Amino acid sequence: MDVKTACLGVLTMGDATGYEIRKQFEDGPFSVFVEGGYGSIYPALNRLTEEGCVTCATESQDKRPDRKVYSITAKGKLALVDRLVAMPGPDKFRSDFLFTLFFAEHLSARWVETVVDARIAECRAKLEQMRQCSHGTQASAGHAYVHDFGVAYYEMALRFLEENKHVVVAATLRGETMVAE
Amino acid sequence: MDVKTACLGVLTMGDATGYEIRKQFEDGPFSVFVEGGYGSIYPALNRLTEEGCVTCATESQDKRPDRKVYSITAKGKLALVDRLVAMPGPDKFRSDFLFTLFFAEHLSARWVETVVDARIAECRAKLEQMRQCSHGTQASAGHAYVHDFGVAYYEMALRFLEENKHVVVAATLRGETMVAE
DNA sequence: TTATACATGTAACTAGTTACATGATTGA
DNA sequence: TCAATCATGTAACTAGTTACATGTATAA
Repeated sequence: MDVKTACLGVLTMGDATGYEIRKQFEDGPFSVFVEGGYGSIYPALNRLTEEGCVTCATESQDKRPDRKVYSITAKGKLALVDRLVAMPGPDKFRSDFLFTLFFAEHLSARWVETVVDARIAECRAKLEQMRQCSHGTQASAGHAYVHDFGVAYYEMALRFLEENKHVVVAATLRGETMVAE
Repeated sequence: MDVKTACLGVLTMGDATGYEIRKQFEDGPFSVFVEGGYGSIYPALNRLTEEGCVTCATESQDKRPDRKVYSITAKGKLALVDRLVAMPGPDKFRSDFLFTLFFAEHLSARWVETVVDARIAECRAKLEQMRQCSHGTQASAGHAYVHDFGVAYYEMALRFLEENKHVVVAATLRGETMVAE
Protein backbone atom coordinates (compact mmCIF):
# COMPACT_ATOMS: atom_id res chain seq x y z
CA MET A 1 0.00 0.00 0.00
CA ASP A 2 1.38 3.42 -0.77
CA VAL A 3 2.60 5.52 2.13
CA LYS A 4 -0.33 7.93 1.94
CA THR A 5 -2.89 5.15 2.42
CA ALA A 6 -0.80 3.54 5.13
CA CYS A 7 -0.77 6.86 7.02
CA LEU A 8 -4.55 7.03 6.80
CA GLY A 9 -4.66 3.50 8.18
CA VAL A 10 -2.57 4.41 11.21
CA LEU A 11 -4.71 7.48 11.83
CA THR A 12 -7.93 5.42 12.04
CA MET A 13 -6.50 4.03 15.26
CA GLY A 14 -6.01 7.47 16.76
CA ASP A 15 -4.38 10.83 16.13
CA ALA A 16 -0.64 10.80 15.61
CA THR A 17 2.38 12.81 14.57
CA GLY A 18 4.61 11.90 11.63
CA TYR A 19 7.16 10.70 14.11
CA GLU A 20 4.67 8.36 15.75
CA ILE A 21 3.43 7.04 12.41
CA ARG A 22 6.93 6.06 11.52
CA LYS A 23 7.27 4.11 14.74
CA GLN A 24 4.16 2.16 13.78
CA PHE A 25 5.75 1.38 10.42
CA GLU A 26 8.89 0.17 12.13
CA ASP A 27 7.83 -1.65 15.28
CA GLY A 28 4.05 -1.79 15.32
CA PRO A 29 1.86 -4.35 13.59
CA PHE A 30 2.22 -2.41 10.33
CA SER A 31 5.90 -3.28 10.20
CA VAL A 32 5.07 -6.67 8.72
CA PHE A 33 3.69 -5.35 5.44
CA VAL A 34 4.47 -1.63 5.15
CA GLU A 35 7.69 0.34 4.78
CA GLY A 36 8.44 4.04 4.82
CA GLY A 37 10.73 6.56 6.48
CA TYR A 38 10.40 10.25 7.30
CA GLY A 39 11.31 11.15 3.75
CA SER A 40 8.10 9.62 2.48
CA ILE A 41 5.83 10.10 5.52
CA TYR A 42 6.13 13.88 5.94
CA PRO A 43 5.46 14.67 2.27
CA ALA A 44 2.54 12.20 2.34
CA LEU A 45 1.04 13.96 5.34
CA ASN A 46 1.35 17.31 3.59
CA ARG A 47 -0.41 16.03 0.51
CA LEU A 48 -3.15 14.44 2.61
CA THR A 49 -3.67 17.79 4.35
CA GLU A 50 -3.97 19.59 1.01
CA GLU A 51 -6.50 17.01 -0.13
CA GLY A 52 -8.55 17.40 3.04
CA CYS A 53 -8.05 13.79 4.09
CA VAL A 54 -6.43 14.79 7.38
CA THR A 55 -6.34 17.87 9.59
CA CYS A 56 -3.33 19.08 11.47
CA ALA A 57 -3.23 20.60 14.95
CA THR A 58 0.05 22.25 15.83
CA GLU A 59 1.14 22.04 19.44
CA SER A 60 3.87 24.43 20.40
CA GLN A 61 6.62 23.04 22.55
CA ASP A 62 9.52 24.61 24.36
CA LYS A 63 12.92 23.91 22.86
CA ARG A 64 11.57 21.35 20.46
CA PRO A 65 10.00 21.57 17.03
CA ASP A 66 6.24 22.01 17.12
CA ARG A 67 4.36 18.75 17.39
CA LYS A 68 2.00 18.39 14.47
CA VAL A 69 -0.80 16.07 15.44
CA TYR A 70 -2.77 14.71 12.52
CA SER A 71 -6.38 13.49 12.59
CA ILE A 72 -8.22 11.67 9.84
CA THR A 73 -11.30 13.40 8.39
CA ALA A 74 -14.52 11.93 6.99
CA LYS A 75 -13.07 12.40 3.52
CA GLY A 76 -9.92 10.60 4.59
CA LYS A 77 -11.94 7.66 5.83
CA LEU A 78 -13.71 7.47 2.49
CA ALA A 79 -10.39 7.54 0.67
CA LEU A 80 -9.14 4.67 2.83
CA VAL A 81 -12.31 2.66 2.33
CA ASP A 82 -11.98 3.10 -1.42
CA ARG A 83 -8.74 1.15 -1.22
CA LEU A 84 -10.15 -1.41 1.18
CA VAL A 85 -13.04 -2.41 -1.08
CA ALA A 86 -10.85 -2.89 -4.14
CA MET A 87 -9.48 -6.39 -4.65
CA PRO A 88 -5.91 -6.21 -3.34
CA GLY A 89 -3.17 -6.79 -5.91
CA PRO A 90 -0.48 -9.43 -5.46
CA ASP A 91 2.01 -9.14 -2.62
CA LYS A 92 5.39 -7.72 -3.43
CA PHE A 93 8.34 -9.62 -2.13
CA ARG A 94 11.96 -8.86 -2.87
CA SER A 95 14.84 -10.61 -1.26
CA ASP A 96 18.50 -9.87 -1.76
CA PHE A 97 19.17 -12.76 0.60
CA LEU A 98 17.44 -15.29 -1.65
CA PHE A 99 19.08 -13.72 -4.69
CA THR A 100 22.47 -14.29 -3.10
CA LEU A 101 21.73 -17.87 -2.07
CA PHE A 102 20.50 -18.60 -5.59
CA PHE A 103 24.14 -18.32 -6.62
CA ALA A 104 25.47 -20.34 -3.69
CA GLU A 105 27.59 -22.54 -5.94
CA HIS A 106 29.59 -19.53 -7.02
CA LEU A 107 30.41 -18.46 -3.47
CA SER A 108 32.65 -19.80 -0.74
CA ALA A 109 31.17 -22.07 1.90
CA ARG A 110 32.33 -19.68 4.61
CA TRP A 111 30.54 -16.72 3.12
CA VAL A 112 27.30 -18.62 2.57
CA GLU A 113 27.40 -19.80 6.16
CA THR A 114 27.99 -16.26 7.41
CA VAL A 115 25.05 -14.95 5.41
CA VAL A 116 22.70 -17.72 6.53
CA ASP A 117 23.72 -17.35 10.18
CA ALA A 118 23.09 -13.61 10.04
CA ARG A 119 19.63 -14.24 8.62
CA ILE A 120 18.84 -16.80 11.30
CA ALA A 121 19.79 -14.26 13.97
CA GLU A 122 17.54 -11.63 12.34
CA CYS A 123 14.59 -14.00 12.23
CA ARG A 124 15.03 -14.87 15.89
CA ALA A 125 15.21 -11.19 16.84
CA LYS A 126 12.14 -10.36 14.79
CA LEU A 127 10.14 -13.19 16.33
CA GLU A 128 11.17 -12.07 19.79
CA GLN A 129 10.09 -8.52 19.00
CA MET A 130 6.75 -9.62 17.59
CA ARG A 131 5.96 -11.81 20.55
CA GLN A 132 6.62 -8.98 22.99
CA CYS A 133 4.55 -6.67 20.82
CA SER A 134 1.53 -8.95 21.21
CA HIS A 135 1.85 -9.23 25.00
CA GLY A 136 0.87 -5.74 26.00
CA THR A 137 -1.69 -4.77 23.41
CA GLN A 138 -5.38 -5.58 23.24
CA ALA A 139 -5.59 -6.10 19.51
CA SER A 140 -8.64 -6.34 17.28
CA ALA A 141 -9.22 -9.51 15.29
CA GLY A 142 -7.82 -7.89 12.14
CA HIS A 143 -4.70 -6.77 13.96
CA ALA A 144 -4.25 -10.20 15.52
CA TYR A 145 -4.71 -11.88 12.13
CA VAL A 146 -1.95 -9.86 10.53
CA HIS A 147 0.29 -10.29 13.55
CA ASP A 148 -0.18 -14.04 13.53
CA PHE A 149 0.63 -14.16 9.85
CA GLY A 150 3.87 -12.37 10.57
CA VAL A 151 4.73 -14.82 13.33
CA ALA A 152 3.86 -17.78 11.10
CA TYR A 153 6.09 -16.37 8.38
CA TYR A 154 9.13 -15.88 10.58
CA GLU A 155 8.68 -19.29 12.20
CA MET A 156 8.56 -20.90 8.78
CA ALA A 157 11.59 -18.94 7.60
CA LEU A 158 13.59 -19.82 10.72
CA ARG A 159 12.76 -23.50 10.43
CA PHE A 160 13.67 -23.47 6.75
CA LEU A 161 16.96 -21.71 7.31
CA GLU A 162 18.01 -24.07 10.06
CA GLU A 163 16.95 -27.24 8.29
CA ASN A 164 18.53 -26.36 4.96
CA LYS A 165 21.69 -24.66 6.11
CA HIS A 166 23.93 -27.68 5.80
CA VAL A 167 22.65 -28.49 2.30
CA VAL A 168 23.35 -25.10 0.82
CA VAL A 169 26.69 -24.71 2.59
CA ALA A 170 27.79 -28.16 1.42
CA ALA A 171 26.78 -27.31 -2.14
CA THR A 172 29.45 -24.63 -2.36
CA LEU A 173 32.22 -27.18 -1.93
CA ARG A 174 31.57 -28.67 -5.33
CA GLY A 175 31.93 -26.57 -8.46
CA GLU A 176 34.29 -23.72 -9.14
CA THR A 177 33.61 -20.57 -7.15
CA MET A 178 33.32 -17.28 -8.96
CA VAL A 179 34.90 -15.69 -5.91
CA ALA A 180 37.56 -16.69 -3.46
CA GLU A 181 35.74 -14.20 -1.17
CA MET B 1 17.88 -6.66 -5.96
CA ASP B 2 17.69 -3.98 -8.60
CA VAL B 3 16.69 -4.96 -12.10
CA LYS B 4 20.18 -4.46 -13.52
CA THR B 5 21.72 -6.95 -11.11
CA ALA B 6 18.85 -9.37 -11.60
CA CYS B 7 19.49 -9.28 -15.36
CA LEU B 8 23.14 -10.10 -14.79
CA GLY B 9 22.01 -13.00 -12.64
CA VAL B 10 19.83 -14.44 -15.37
CA LEU B 11 22.61 -14.05 -17.91
CA THR B 12 25.04 -16.15 -15.83
CA MET B 13 22.79 -19.08 -16.67
CA GLY B 14 23.07 -18.46 -20.41
CA ASP B 15 22.57 -15.82 -23.08
CA ALA B 16 19.11 -14.35 -23.35
CA THR B 17 17.00 -11.63 -24.90
CA GLY B 18 15.11 -9.04 -22.88
CA TYR B 19 11.95 -10.92 -23.62
CA GLU B 20 13.37 -14.14 -22.23
CA ILE B 21 14.72 -12.43 -19.13
CA ARG B 22 11.26 -11.17 -18.36
CA LYS B 23 9.88 -14.68 -18.57
CA GLN B 24 12.42 -15.73 -15.96
CA PHE B 25 11.22 -12.92 -13.73
CA GLU B 26 7.63 -14.03 -14.16
CA ASP B 27 7.62 -17.82 -14.22
CA GLY B 28 11.14 -19.01 -13.54
CA PRO B 29 12.77 -19.48 -10.16
CA PHE B 30 13.49 -15.74 -10.02
CA SER B 31 9.79 -15.00 -9.81
CA VAL B 32 9.84 -15.71 -6.09
CA PHE B 33 12.02 -12.74 -5.16
CA VAL B 34 12.39 -10.45 -8.19
CA GLU B 35 9.96 -8.25 -10.10
CA GLY B 36 10.33 -6.23 -13.27
CA GLY B 37 8.61 -5.67 -16.60
CA TYR B 38 9.85 -4.63 -20.03
CA GLY B 39 9.80 -1.01 -18.94
CA SER B 40 12.63 -1.66 -16.53
CA ILE B 41 14.41 -4.55 -18.24
CA TYR B 42 15.13 -2.94 -21.61
CA PRO B 43 16.58 0.26 -20.13
CA ALA B 44 18.61 -1.85 -17.69
CA LEU B 45 20.05 -3.87 -20.56
CA ASN B 46 21.00 -0.69 -22.40
CA ARG B 47 22.77 0.70 -19.37
CA LEU B 48 24.59 -2.61 -18.80
CA THR B 49 25.76 -2.52 -22.42
CA GLU B 50 27.08 1.03 -22.01
CA GLU B 51 28.92 -0.03 -18.87
CA GLY B 52 30.46 -3.03 -20.62
CA CYS B 53 28.80 -5.53 -18.32
CA VAL B 54 27.05 -7.28 -21.20
CA THR B 55 27.49 -7.56 -24.96
CA CYS B 56 24.68 -7.64 -27.45
CA ALA B 57 24.46 -9.72 -30.63
CA THR B 58 21.68 -8.67 -32.97
CA GLU B 59 20.04 -11.43 -34.96
CA SER B 60 17.97 -10.24 -37.89
CA GLN B 61 14.63 -11.89 -38.35
CA ASP B 62 12.05 -11.77 -41.08
CA LYS B 63 8.89 -9.90 -40.22
CA ARG B 64 9.81 -9.58 -36.58
CA PRO B 65 11.90 -7.11 -34.63
CA ASP B 66 15.56 -8.07 -34.44
CA ARG B 67 16.37 -10.42 -31.62
CA LYS B 68 18.97 -8.90 -29.36
CA VAL B 69 20.79 -11.64 -27.55
CA TYR B 70 22.74 -10.47 -24.54
CA SER B 71 25.78 -12.16 -23.00
CA ILE B 72 27.44 -11.34 -19.71
CA THR B 73 31.08 -10.19 -19.85
CA ALA B 74 33.91 -10.68 -17.36
CA LYS B 75 33.23 -7.18 -16.09
CA GLY B 76 29.57 -8.05 -15.67
CA LYS B 77 30.46 -11.10 -13.63
CA LEU B 78 32.60 -8.97 -11.37
CA ALA B 79 29.77 -6.49 -10.93
CA LEU B 80 27.44 -9.32 -9.96
CA VAL B 81 29.92 -10.80 -7.55
CA ASP B 82 30.34 -7.41 -5.90
CA ARG B 83 26.70 -7.61 -4.91
CA LEU B 84 26.90 -11.24 -3.90
CA VAL B 85 29.71 -10.70 -1.41
CA ALA B 86 27.99 -7.81 0.34
CA MET B 87 25.76 -8.72 3.26
CA PRO B 88 22.24 -8.69 1.85
CA GLY B 89 19.88 -6.10 3.31
CA PRO B 90 16.54 -7.02 4.82
CA ASP B 91 13.81 -8.49 2.64
CA LYS B 92 11.13 -6.15 1.40
CA PHE B 93 7.60 -7.32 1.77
CA ARG B 94 4.51 -5.32 0.99
CA SER B 95 1.03 -6.70 1.09
CA ASP B 96 -2.15 -4.88 0.18
CA PHE B 97 -3.96 -8.06 1.16
CA LEU B 98 -2.69 -7.94 4.74
CA PHE B 99 -3.33 -4.21 4.88
CA THR B 100 -6.95 -4.83 3.93
CA LEU B 101 -7.42 -7.66 6.42
CA PHE B 102 -5.91 -5.48 9.13
CA PHE B 103 -9.14 -3.46 8.92
CA ALA B 104 -11.43 -6.49 8.76
CA GLU B 105 -13.69 -5.13 11.47
CA HIS B 106 -14.58 -2.20 9.28
CA LEU B 107 -15.59 -4.35 6.33
CA SER B 108 -18.51 -6.62 5.59
CA ALA B 109 -18.18 -10.34 6.24
CA ARG B 110 -19.02 -11.06 2.61
CA TRP B 111 -16.24 -8.87 1.28
CA VAL B 112 -13.63 -10.27 3.65
CA GLU B 113 -14.61 -13.78 2.63
CA THR B 114 -14.36 -12.88 -1.05
CA VAL B 115 -10.90 -11.43 -0.59
CA VAL B 116 -9.64 -14.39 1.44
CA ASP B 117 -11.06 -16.92 -1.02
CA ALA B 118 -9.39 -15.13 -3.90
CA ARG B 119 -6.08 -15.26 -2.08
CA ILE B 120 -6.47 -18.95 -1.31
CA ALA B 121 -7.04 -19.62 -5.01
CA GLU B 122 -3.95 -17.61 -5.94
CA CYS B 123 -1.79 -19.53 -3.46
CA ARG B 124 -3.02 -22.85 -4.84
CA ALA B 125 -2.30 -21.76 -8.40
CA LYS B 126 1.17 -20.54 -7.49
CA LEU B 127 2.01 -23.77 -5.68
CA GLU B 128 0.82 -25.77 -8.64
CA GLN B 129 2.96 -23.67 -10.97
CA MET B 130 6.03 -24.01 -8.78
CA ARG B 131 5.71 -27.74 -8.47
CA GLN B 132 5.51 -28.16 -12.23
CA CYS B 133 8.46 -25.82 -12.61
CA SER B 134 10.62 -28.13 -10.50
CA HIS B 135 9.63 -31.30 -12.35
CA GLY B 136 11.39 -30.70 -15.64
CA THR B 137 14.47 -28.81 -14.62
CA GLN B 138 17.77 -30.08 -13.29
CA ALA B 139 18.39 -27.32 -10.79
CA SER B 140 21.56 -26.47 -8.91
CA ALA B 141 21.53 -26.56 -5.11
CA GLY B 142 21.13 -22.76 -4.94
CA HIS B 143 18.22 -22.85 -7.35
CA ALA B 144 16.59 -25.67 -5.44
CA TYR B 145 17.08 -23.87 -2.15
CA VAL B 146 15.29 -20.77 -3.36
CA HIS B 147 12.59 -22.83 -5.01
CA ASP B 148 11.99 -24.80 -1.84
CA PHE B 149 11.75 -21.60 0.15
CA GLY B 150 9.06 -20.38 -2.22
CA VAL B 151 7.13 -23.62 -1.86
CA ALA B 152 7.47 -23.50 1.93
CA TYR B 153 6.19 -19.93 1.92
CA TYR B 154 3.11 -20.65 -0.16
CA GLU B 155 2.32 -23.78 1.82
CA MET B 156 2.51 -21.80 5.05
CA ALA B 157 0.37 -19.01 3.61
CA LEU B 158 -2.24 -21.45 2.31
CA ARG B 159 -2.46 -23.26 5.62
CA PHE B 160 -2.74 -19.98 7.48
CA LEU B 161 -5.45 -18.62 5.21
CA GLU B 162 -7.53 -21.76 5.47
CA GLU B 163 -7.15 -22.17 9.21
CA ASN B 164 -7.88 -18.56 10.07
CA LYS B 165 -10.56 -17.76 7.54
CA HIS B 166 -13.49 -18.37 9.85
CA VAL B 167 -11.97 -16.26 12.64
CA VAL B 168 -11.44 -13.15 10.55
CA VAL B 169 -14.76 -13.48 8.74
CA ALA B 170 -16.59 -13.91 12.04
CA ALA B 171 -14.87 -10.84 13.46
CA THR B 172 -16.61 -8.58 10.94
CA LEU B 173 -20.02 -9.41 12.40
CA ARG B 174 -19.30 -7.52 15.58
CA GLY B 175 -18.53 -3.81 15.48
CA GLU B 176 -19.84 -1.18 13.13
CA THR B 177 -18.66 -1.49 9.56
CA MET B 178 -17.16 1.54 7.86
CA VAL B 179 -18.66 0.23 4.66
CA ALA B 180 -21.82 -1.58 3.72
CA GLU B 181 -19.71 -2.64 0.72
C1' DT C 1 29.85 11.07 28.06
C1' DT C 2 27.36 8.92 24.97
C1' DA C 3 23.54 7.17 22.85
C1' DT C 4 18.75 7.30 22.28
C1' DA C 5 14.37 9.41 21.97
C1' DC C 6 12.06 13.30 20.73
C1' DA C 7 10.60 16.17 16.45
C1' DT C 8 10.47 18.39 11.88
C1' DG C 9 11.46 18.86 7.23
C1' DT C 10 13.65 19.51 2.12
C1' DA C 11 16.39 18.64 -2.14
C1' DA C 12 18.41 15.74 -5.11
C1' DC C 13 18.35 11.57 -6.76
C1' DT C 14 17.16 6.70 -8.05
C1' DA C 15 14.16 3.41 -9.53
C1' DG C 16 10.36 1.56 -11.22
C1' DT C 17 5.52 1.69 -13.36
C1' DT C 18 2.13 2.56 -16.94
C1' DA C 19 0.72 3.59 -21.12
C1' DC C 20 1.79 3.96 -25.66
C1' DA C 21 3.61 2.35 -30.38
C1' DT C 22 4.06 -1.69 -33.79
C1' DG C 23 2.96 -6.01 -35.88
C1' DA C 24 3.46 -11.12 -37.65
C1' DT C 25 2.87 -16.09 -36.34
C1' DT C 26 0.84 -19.96 -34.35
C1' DG C 27 -2.24 -22.90 -32.09
C1' DA C 28 -6.91 -23.74 -30.29
C1' DT D 1 -11.42 -15.95 -35.33
C1' DC D 2 -9.42 -15.10 -31.17
C1' DA D 3 -5.96 -15.29 -27.84
C1' DA D 4 -1.34 -16.00 -26.90
C1' DT D 5 3.48 -15.76 -28.10
C1' DC D 6 7.14 -13.62 -30.06
C1' DA D 7 9.89 -9.09 -29.92
C1' DT D 8 11.40 -4.36 -29.28
C1' DG D 9 11.35 -0.02 -27.24
C1' DT D 10 10.28 5.12 -25.28
C1' DA D 11 8.14 9.00 -22.66
C1' DA D 12 5.88 10.59 -18.96
C1' DC D 13 4.98 9.84 -14.61
C1' DT D 14 4.89 8.17 -9.72
C1' DA D 15 7.02 6.87 -5.73
C1' DG D 16 10.35 6.22 -2.71
C1' DT D 17 15.29 6.66 -0.85
C1' DT D 18 19.30 9.06 0.95
C1' DA D 19 21.58 12.60 2.64
C1' DC D 20 21.39 16.82 4.65
C1' DA D 21 19.91 20.39 8.17
C1' DT D 22 18.78 21.42 13.30
C1' DG D 23 18.66 20.88 18.20
C1' DT D 24 17.11 19.46 23.33
C1' DA D 25 16.29 16.18 27.06
C1' DT D 26 16.99 12.13 29.38
C1' DA D 27 18.62 7.77 30.82
C1' DA D 28 22.46 4.55 31.10
